[in-house]
Amino acid sequence: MTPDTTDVKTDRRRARTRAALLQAGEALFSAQSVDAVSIDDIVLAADVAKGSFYNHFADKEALACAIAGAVRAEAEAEIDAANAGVIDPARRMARAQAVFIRFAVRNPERARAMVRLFASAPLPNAPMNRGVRADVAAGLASGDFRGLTVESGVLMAMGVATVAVSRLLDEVEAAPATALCRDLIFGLLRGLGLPEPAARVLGDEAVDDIFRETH
Amino acid sequence: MTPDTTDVKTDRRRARTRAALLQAGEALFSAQSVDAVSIDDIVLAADVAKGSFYNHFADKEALACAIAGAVRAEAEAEIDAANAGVIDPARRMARAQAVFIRFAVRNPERARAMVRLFASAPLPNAPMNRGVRADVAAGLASGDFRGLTVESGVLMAMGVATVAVSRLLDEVEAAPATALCRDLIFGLLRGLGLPEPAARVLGDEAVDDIFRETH
DNA sequence: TGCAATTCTGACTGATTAGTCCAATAATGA
DNA sequence: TCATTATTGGACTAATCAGTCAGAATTGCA
Repeated sequence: MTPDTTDVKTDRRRARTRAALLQAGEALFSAQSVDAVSIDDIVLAADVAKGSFYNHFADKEALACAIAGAVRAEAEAEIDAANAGVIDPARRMARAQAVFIRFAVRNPERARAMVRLFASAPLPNAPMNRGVRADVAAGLASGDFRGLTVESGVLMAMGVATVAVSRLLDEVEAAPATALCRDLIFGLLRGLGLPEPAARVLGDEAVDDIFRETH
Repeated sequence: MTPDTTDVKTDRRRARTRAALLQAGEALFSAQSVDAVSIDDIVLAADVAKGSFYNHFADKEALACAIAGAVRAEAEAEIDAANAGVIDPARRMARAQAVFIRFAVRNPERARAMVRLFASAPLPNAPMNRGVRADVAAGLASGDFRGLTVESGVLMAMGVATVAVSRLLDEVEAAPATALCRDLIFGLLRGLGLPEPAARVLGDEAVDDIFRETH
């Protein structure tokens, strides 16, 4: 009766199955729309029976949400890690952009799935953008950023990040990611009102630092 | 035999059914993904028989492409009309952004469909962005824009436009479109390197002019 | 009015799908 | 070792869907 005895150690079987479903969904959603992927496709790719799918998720949408949440959490964690201890709002902004782009370049499949799954409910004030909003607000308060509302600043940052990722996921990547990244972060910071030399320096610093970090 | 005799005046019946299908598809695609809309849904909404659908389009994708093309052409035409005779690249850019946003605000359904249908094959060098690219290149050549590549400039412009439209289609429109529009165009021009006072003036001018034009 | 050309119609088919259900299975605790 | 429990697997069903086709309807023309 005590569900604890079973729940506590019960199963890593369950966790394994769930992970397989998430991974299969990630791979499939990176290539096709949610509606175009059938649950049969998913369980086939995950090497799991159909009944098991419904044991973990109510339907396809639930799986898609779980995947979107997981990917977003992963990207968010990387950003938070890179910005731990960084106080200057403009520098935080630059680093966040660089990390986000790096994430997409390093995990193109996950990023593709993220883009697709956010196409449904994308921009508003998703938890992921709380950080962006806070940095924009702080930058405006400190005077680093000037001349626009928090709302507009957030939108610009999101627009640049979105467009950068979409561009870098278009395999036609003649341009190296870092060069584009430098330019876009520079342009974003300048657009937010940072003086030009500082915008260039912070953008380059962030790209150099973030893209060289672990490797 | 002479196909002309029939083709020339033959049918506005055909045109009517085609238009009905396009309109129905527009309405449905503005609310649901392409895969989520069935051909039965479309012919029901268009009040047309299923056979007629295949008389005009090979499949659902063909309809979606036709719709995307039509909407894009309409937006493009408005931009071209607003920029006829305007030479200054920065001013052209500002006006194009304002017109694009105005188009989305005035035709939310069409805009929603456009956003959804471009989510598939969005950014690269679609014909629509030729104009943007030309203006960015001209601005860089004239020295109005500074410090970044054409590619980056185009991406920034597209990012701002995309994010603005997405934001304004989120019915939670606490902010009036024009205020957001002013801010975003200002931020974009400043990001592209235009001196700050000019960016502000051009943005405000464009918004005032475009949003008051016909009404 | 009647003929010819073409589009429209909607019932039909074969295939696919989401979701159900219960017997087989594996893990745990005593 | 054995009983208990939850997970798993995959066959099954009912519904939906894309695409077809032969006849009806409409239009242009003589």
